[in-house]
Amino acid sequence: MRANEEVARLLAEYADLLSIAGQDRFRIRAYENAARAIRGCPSDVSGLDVKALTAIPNVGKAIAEKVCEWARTGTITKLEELRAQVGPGVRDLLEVGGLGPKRAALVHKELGVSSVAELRAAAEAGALRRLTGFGKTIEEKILRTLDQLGDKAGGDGRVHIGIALSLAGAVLDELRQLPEVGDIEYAGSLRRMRETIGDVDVLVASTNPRPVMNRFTTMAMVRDVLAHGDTKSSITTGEGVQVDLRVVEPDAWGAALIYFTGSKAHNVAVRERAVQRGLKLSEYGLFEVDTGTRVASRTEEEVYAALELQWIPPTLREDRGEVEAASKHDLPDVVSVADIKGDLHGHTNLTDGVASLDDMVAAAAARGYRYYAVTDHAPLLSMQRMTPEKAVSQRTALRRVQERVGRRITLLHGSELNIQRDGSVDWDERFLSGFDVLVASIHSHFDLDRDTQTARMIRAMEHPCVNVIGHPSARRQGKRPAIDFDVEEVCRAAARTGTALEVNAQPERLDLPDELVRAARGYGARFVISTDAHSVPELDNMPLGVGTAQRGWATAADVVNTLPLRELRKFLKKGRTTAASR
DNA sequence: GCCGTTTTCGGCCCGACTGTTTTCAGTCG
Repeated sequence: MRANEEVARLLAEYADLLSIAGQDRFRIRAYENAARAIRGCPSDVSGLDVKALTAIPNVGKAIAEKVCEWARTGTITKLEELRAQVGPGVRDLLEVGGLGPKRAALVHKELGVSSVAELRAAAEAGALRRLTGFGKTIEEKILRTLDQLGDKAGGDGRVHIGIALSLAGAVLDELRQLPEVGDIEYAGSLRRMRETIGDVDVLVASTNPRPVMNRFTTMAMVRDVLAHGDTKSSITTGEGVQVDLRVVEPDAWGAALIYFTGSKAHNVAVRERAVQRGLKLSEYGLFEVDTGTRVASRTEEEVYAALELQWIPPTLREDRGEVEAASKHDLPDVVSVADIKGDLHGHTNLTDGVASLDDMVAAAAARGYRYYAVTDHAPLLSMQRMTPEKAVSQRTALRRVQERVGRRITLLHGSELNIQRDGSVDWDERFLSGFDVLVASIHSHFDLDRDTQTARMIRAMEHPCVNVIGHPSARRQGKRPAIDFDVEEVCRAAARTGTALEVNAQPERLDLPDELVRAARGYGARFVISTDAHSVPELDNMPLGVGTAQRGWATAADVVNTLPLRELRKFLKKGRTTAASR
């Protein structure tokens, strides 16, 4: 649903620009709400008229007309005007933690700052602290944030994997229509499921590349054509993402796919192994050095096998020991999407989701899950206005839905609790014992020192009812760095207390990050892979979480939501005083 | 800008925290 994503992004941008322009905050919120509603809308908004669009909650006449204008012309006049008024690059400043619309506008107005790079220069020159409302502390905090985020917030063109994945899907869909296209796959860091993607690489097998290249360079999404050749072409899209297309002969498919999937370091390691055997590996195949004879190239399996290696899943190809493991047939049997039996973290419109309980359950059931947990926010995240009465009433509603859907899927009632500064969570133990599953997450106090943060997380895990620590590092890519905590201590406590660590599949989060999954696994921790879905389409993010877990070498045995229901229930019971309710 | 109706205007999620200020604005979730 690329149109929905695109429209949602434009509306969110509109909201940001309104906020920088100092407009009415309720109007701003209306655009934010509409953006979320459209992102979560199950039908393609580019085909809807004003009447159908206004049927979407939080979309009224004014926004519906903007969406129609976009579908008709590809632009929104009002948005263009606002962009011109606010100034280029100012919106990027919002990505820097500690800078909101007011300070961004002030920095632009007083210092002429229009980019993250200029912001850094201004901060380093000590110019920020002289502005009203700023001070030495804020200036230092901004500098620290910029350092920690590295180039990611600097607009270096890397996008998070969710955006790249949907873009790659659109390219594949379009090229697949051509009769000249045989095998087709995206490769590069996207296939390896890295959390951010520099450019999208697409590989096609074809004996007749020219029509493929012609279609590729004339797709509707193309902004610029950077190169247009017989085997290789590059474009940039309207969003500024570069897409490279490479066409190879069908016979070279496997070798080419290894080559274009990378990583570079992995390829070097594999090629060295070839050299040791008197072989040479390139994108065209594996050849004997002496005779030039091609010994393997058709499939990845064939090429790896000719080098006496197990086939290596793309998510492991980072030169982190996978080649050696593959040579000993000792690769982990990494968890796959098919292993996942249910999703244990998701929201409804009772708090900040956009879909109803009925819709979320139906969508989860349609994905073939054996169990599904509804975990709306708890009261201490006060914006969500949760109450015990609402939670209990949702539980009743859930039981009713359960009766209707029958036994094909088991519904679990849960909540996402808030870990307070001292490690305590919402509600008392007696009330918490009534839930089937509890996720506890950090939503505040990100700047505590390591010891305090570690102690806080451990106390949460020691709670007899807390089953999962949600998005444990609390990072948001390009926005906020991970909190500081002692990974070993936290992971050992997780193992000791029977608390799982979440691998949150939201593309902005992917948290735990892959390297922490790998570390945690070493300390005996177990995981839950969850979408944290706030809408029906977000349930489809599960593969991103699975990919992240794979990058951390996690197997199905490491992941709690691969368990059959009966065993899952044993895990979830933890220290509850009453049996988990049915 | 959206919504709901005790409709056609008035309310819209709210509290904590931080650093600035000297009573509060800005940011965050």
